[in-house]
Amino acid sequence: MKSLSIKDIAVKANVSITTVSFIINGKAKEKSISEAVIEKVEKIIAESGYKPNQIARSLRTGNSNIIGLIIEDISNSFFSRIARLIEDKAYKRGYKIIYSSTENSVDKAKELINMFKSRKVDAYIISPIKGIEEDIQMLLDDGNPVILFDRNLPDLNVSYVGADHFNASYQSIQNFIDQGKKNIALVTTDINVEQIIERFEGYRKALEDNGITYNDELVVKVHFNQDEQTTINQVKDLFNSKNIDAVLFATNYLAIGGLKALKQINKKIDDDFAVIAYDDHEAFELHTPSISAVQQPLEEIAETIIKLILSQLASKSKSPVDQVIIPARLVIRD
Amino acid sequence: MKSLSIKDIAVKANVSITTVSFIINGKAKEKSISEAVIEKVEKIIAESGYKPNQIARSLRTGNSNIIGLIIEDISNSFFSRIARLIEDKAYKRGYKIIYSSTENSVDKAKELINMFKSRKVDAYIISPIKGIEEDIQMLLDDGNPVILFDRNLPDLNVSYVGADHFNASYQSIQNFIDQGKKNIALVTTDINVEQIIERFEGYRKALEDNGITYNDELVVKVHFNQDEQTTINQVKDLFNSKNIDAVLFATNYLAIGGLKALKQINKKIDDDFAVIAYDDHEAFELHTPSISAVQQPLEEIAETIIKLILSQLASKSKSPVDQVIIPARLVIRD
DNA sequence: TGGTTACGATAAAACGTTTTAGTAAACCAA
DNA sequence: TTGGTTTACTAAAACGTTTTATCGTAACCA
Repeated sequence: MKSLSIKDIAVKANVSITTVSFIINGKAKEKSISEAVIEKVEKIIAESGYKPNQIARSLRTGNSNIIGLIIEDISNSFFSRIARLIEDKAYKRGYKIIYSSTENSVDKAKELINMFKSRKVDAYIISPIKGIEEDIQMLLDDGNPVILFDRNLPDLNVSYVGADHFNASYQSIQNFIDQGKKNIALVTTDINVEQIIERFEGYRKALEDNGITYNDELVVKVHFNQDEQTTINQVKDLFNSKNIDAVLFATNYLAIGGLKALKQINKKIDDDFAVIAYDDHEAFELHTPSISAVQQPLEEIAETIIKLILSQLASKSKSPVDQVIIPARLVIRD
Repeated sequence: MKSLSIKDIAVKANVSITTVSFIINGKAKEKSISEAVIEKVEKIIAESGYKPNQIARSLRTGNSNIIGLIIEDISNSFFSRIARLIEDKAYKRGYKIIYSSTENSVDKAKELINMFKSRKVDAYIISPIKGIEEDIQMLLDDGNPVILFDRNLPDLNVSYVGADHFNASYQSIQNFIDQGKKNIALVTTDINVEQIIERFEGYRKALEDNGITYNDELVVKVHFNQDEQTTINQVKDLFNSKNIDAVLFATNYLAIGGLKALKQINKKIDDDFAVIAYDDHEAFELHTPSISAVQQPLEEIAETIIKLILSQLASKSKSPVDQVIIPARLVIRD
C-alpha cells in the first residue's frame, strides 16, 4: 500500500499542491487562502490520515529535526540516564534523537560523525574522545550546532557542558583526609579524556595541598574495554599488596568492579577503610554499608545541553561558545 | 559552506552524474564503466571528502537504513543493555537506530509510531503496550517489518521475541517452595502487559501446583511511574503487616525499591527469608547477601531480533510470523 | 477612467539522489 | 558490407516536499 502524498490530497481536494502545502505548514492565513478551502483540505487530511513525508521535507528544507547523540556506551547508566533526559526534553521541542555508541574507538567516532553528517542531523551532542578534534572542527566550520558534554576537548573552541570533575575529585579526597586517611588509592582508567584527567588531577592536588606525597603505586589505571574480571583482579592486587585506608573509584563501573573485588577478598568498608565512587549508581545506596558517591547533576546537564542546542539552532549567525561547568555533589552515605 | 553534491563531483571529473552514481554504488563493473574513469572519479571523491546525501538517497530509494526502536524507558538497565546490543548488531549490518521511550503512555507510543512512519524507517522494533494494536496492525498491513520484544500483544499476528516469563516465574516460586517457604509474596506492577501478566500467572500456578492456596494479600501491585518512595512504603507495609518468608520482585526496579524498603525496616535476607528479583542488575550480585535473580538472555534476544528483522527486510514477500520464546535463567546466589 | 492594491490561488523550480532507457562508437562474425 | 553485440557513457524522469514568482480577477481610489 503506497502511502499518500501531498499530491493525492491536492487531487482529492481539487486544489493545487502549493495550497495544500501552505495549509499543512500553517501559512494559510499569511498566504491568504480562503476559510472554505482550508477547511476542506484539513478535513481530507484528517480523514485520510495523511502524514507528510519527512524525508522529502528534509531534502527540500535542509533540516531534519533530528539531533545526533554520540556517546561512549548507551548501556552505561550515566549515559542512559542522560540520554533519557535529553530525549525527553528534545522531544518536547519537536526534535528526535538518533544515538550511537563509540565504545571509545576513534574510528567508530569518526564514522559516526560522517554518518550523522550525511544524514543531515540538525545538531550534534557529543561526549567526545581524543583524536576527533579535526572532525568536530569541520562540523563547526560548516556552521553546525555542536555541544560537547561530560568531557571537553581543550584544543577546540566549542560549547561544552559538564560537571566540575576536578573539584568533585578534590573534595572526595579532602573528605578522606579529614577523616584521617593517609594511604588513599585511586582506581581509574587509561583513557585519555579530559574528565578522567581532571579527576586524577583533583586527586593529586588534594593530596599535595595536604602535605601527602603522591604515590604512583596507589593509582591503578585499568584498560578501557577490558573485561570486568581483569579489573577485579587488578583491584585485588592493589589491596593485597598495599596498605590502603581509602579509595576513590573514578567511574561507576570501576566502582562496581572494585566493590566486587573487595567482597571477594573480604575487605570490609568501615571506619578504617573508606570508599567513594564517582557517578552514582543504584547499587551504591543499597550496598552494605552504603557507598558514598559523587553525583553528577544529570537533570541540569541535560537541560543545559538542550538550551544551548536550541539557542544555537535559533540563531542563524555563528553562536557564541558557552562552556558551562556544573558543580557535582558529594553524597556521603552511612 | 555548502556541502558537495554528486553534481560537483561529476563536473570536476568531467563525467555525468549517472556515472558517478554508478561508481559510488559499486555498479561500475556491471554498467561497464572503464577502469580509467572509475579511478579518476574515486580519486576525486576521496580527495574532496564527498559523502552522499542520505536524505536524497532515501527519498529516491524509499529506504532509510534506519531502524526505529520503541521502548518503555532507555534509562532502565534492561532496555539500555538491549538497546546497546541491538545498536551494535544493527550497526555492523549498516543500519542505524533511532529510539524513543514511551514511558508507558499509549498516546506517546502512537505518536512515535507515526513519527517513525513519516521518517520512513525500514523496520520497527517495539516493546509494546496495550492499546496500540491497531497502529501496529497498520504497520503490518503496509508491509513494514515489525518485531515485538519483551512483551507480546496476543491479539496480533506478529513476530515476537521474548523470554519465557511464565516458566521463569514458576521456577522461582518452585525454588522457594523447595526451600520450604510457605508465605510467598509477589511485588509487581499494575501495567497491563503480557510479560507482567505471565510472571503473575507463573507465580499463581506454582503455588497451586504445590497445594498452596493463592492469597491476594501477598501480592502488591505498584503503580507504574509512581515515585520510588511510594513503592518503598508499599513494600514496607506488606512486610510489616504480613508474615512473609519469600518474595519475588517482578522487575529489577521493583527489586531495587524493595531492597531499600527491606533495608529500612531492617529485615534481613537469610535462611528464613528469601528474595528473587526478575531481571538481573549489577546491584544484586553486590548486595549483601547477594540476591538471586532471573537473568534474561539479553544477547540472545538482541541477536534474534536482528536476525528476524534482517530476514524480513531481505524477503520482499510477506514474511512468516516468528514467535521466539527464549528460556530465562534463574541464577541462585549466595 | 485608468491605475494600483488586495485576494486567492497556482505553476514550476529546486533539494540530491537512483535508475531507466537510451545513444554513439567500436567490435565482430558471416 | 551488413547488421548484431558489446562497450562506455549519459539525459532525463522520478522520489515528495517547499517556496518563489506569477497570474487573473475584483475591489479600491483619485
